[in-house]
Amino acid sequence: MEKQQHIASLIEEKIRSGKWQPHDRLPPERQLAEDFGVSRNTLRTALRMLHGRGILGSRQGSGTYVEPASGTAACTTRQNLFYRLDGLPHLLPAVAALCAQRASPQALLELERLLTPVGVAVQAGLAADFAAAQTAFLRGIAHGADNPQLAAALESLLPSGRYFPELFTARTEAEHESVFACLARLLGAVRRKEPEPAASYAADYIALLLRSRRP
Amino acid sequence: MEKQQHIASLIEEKIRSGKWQPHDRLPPERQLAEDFGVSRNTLRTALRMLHGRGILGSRQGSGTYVEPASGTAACTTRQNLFYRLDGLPHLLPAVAALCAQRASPQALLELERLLTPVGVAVQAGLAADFAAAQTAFLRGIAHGADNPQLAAALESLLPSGRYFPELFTARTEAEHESVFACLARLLGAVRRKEPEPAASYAADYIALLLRSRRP
DNA sequence: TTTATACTATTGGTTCAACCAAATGCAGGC
DNA sequence: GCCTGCATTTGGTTGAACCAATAGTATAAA
Repeated sequence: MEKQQHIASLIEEKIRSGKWQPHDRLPPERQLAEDFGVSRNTLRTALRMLHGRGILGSRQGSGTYVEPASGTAACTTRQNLFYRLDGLPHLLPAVAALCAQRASPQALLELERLLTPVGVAVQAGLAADFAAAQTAFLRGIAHGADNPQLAAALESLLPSGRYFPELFTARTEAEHESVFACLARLLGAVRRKEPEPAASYAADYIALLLRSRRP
Repeated sequence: MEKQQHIASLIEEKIRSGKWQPHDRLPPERQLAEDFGVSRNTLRTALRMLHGRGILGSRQGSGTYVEPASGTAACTTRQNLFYRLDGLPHLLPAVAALCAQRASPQALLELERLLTPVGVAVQAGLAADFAAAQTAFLRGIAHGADNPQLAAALESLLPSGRYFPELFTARTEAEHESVFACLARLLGAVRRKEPEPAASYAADYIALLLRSRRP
């Protein structure tokens, strides 16, 4: 079941697609409930979820409105987003720098643990494992940055599930090696709490991926 | 009335104070409703608001839990403020640089149009307008960068709707002036297609905000 | 005609009582 | 000791009814 979650994403989609725009007033709750074929109570729980995210606002006696700041951009969820090559080069260094500033000791340990499989996959020559290990490591970086908003944004750019693992597989053995080395340097900068080098290594890493990526 | 909002903030406070910690299971809805002296339905709408913000999660038949990633730090408005503050210094310059590279003629015109209200608000001394005009201009920058993911990431760091407009209001008249001047320089760099100066001015701008922000 | 007031319909907010569905825990049987 | 099956717990959903704030309209006064 879980209708409330489903209804919330349906409404979110209407806003993201521009059908309902900022400042627009939504149809009355009673009618929305009927349109979606759900009870008014359930419809309301869905509205409250979007309310909690600042996407919707309500005024008793007036109506429910799309918040001014909550247009297409604000309603992005990871399942709705497509992978974009030019997002990572800017976002990852920012996240890496933040991670270097704020990573907790536990997060650092976790990162150490996550880097190992990358090296193992390089040695074994397993492309799929290599890609999976990299994305896991990047998620660890995001976790270390301890910022839910940035983590969500980065997550939306990473290959999710079966989508685009090939973006993280290089062409040659040597390139695999240098990708691993670059991530290792990144981790070193994070461990030494050096934001700028961390951002720089992150940028190098992305540049490497883009250069060696299969066409 | 508006009980739901009140209950949500009460629960939020319990998490912020550490009474309920990440991975903890909250008391059953029926009992919580009684404790707060409110109907179960209203209690549920409050839970959904926090659910929408990623602070709580529910499993049917099991219970309602404080999300691991959204512990003490993530759930409080004050801490969200910090998240925004330390996310922007990294992200905005990156977006500005991209905007300088890629802004279309139309986007440039739009930016000109968006900068004017900032200056007007400074002259008029209207803090609320000043904050709104700045965030609108920043959204324009994100739009000019022509990258939905980065726009979404930046959007998540901006004051959305009723949240945190005070972030963008400085303390003194002179600071208002210099904030405006900085944005004007940023727009100039964007217009001249100079990514590095644009990033630099963006960084200056954020630094200004952080220095002059009300405590 | 214009303005002010009162009323009514609309719309979100709250409550209640009942039932459904998934997960949990315990008792009994192997 | 382990597994099965049932009863309990707990979140999910429904429908109806009523409260409270707003908005629009009709009416009355200037």
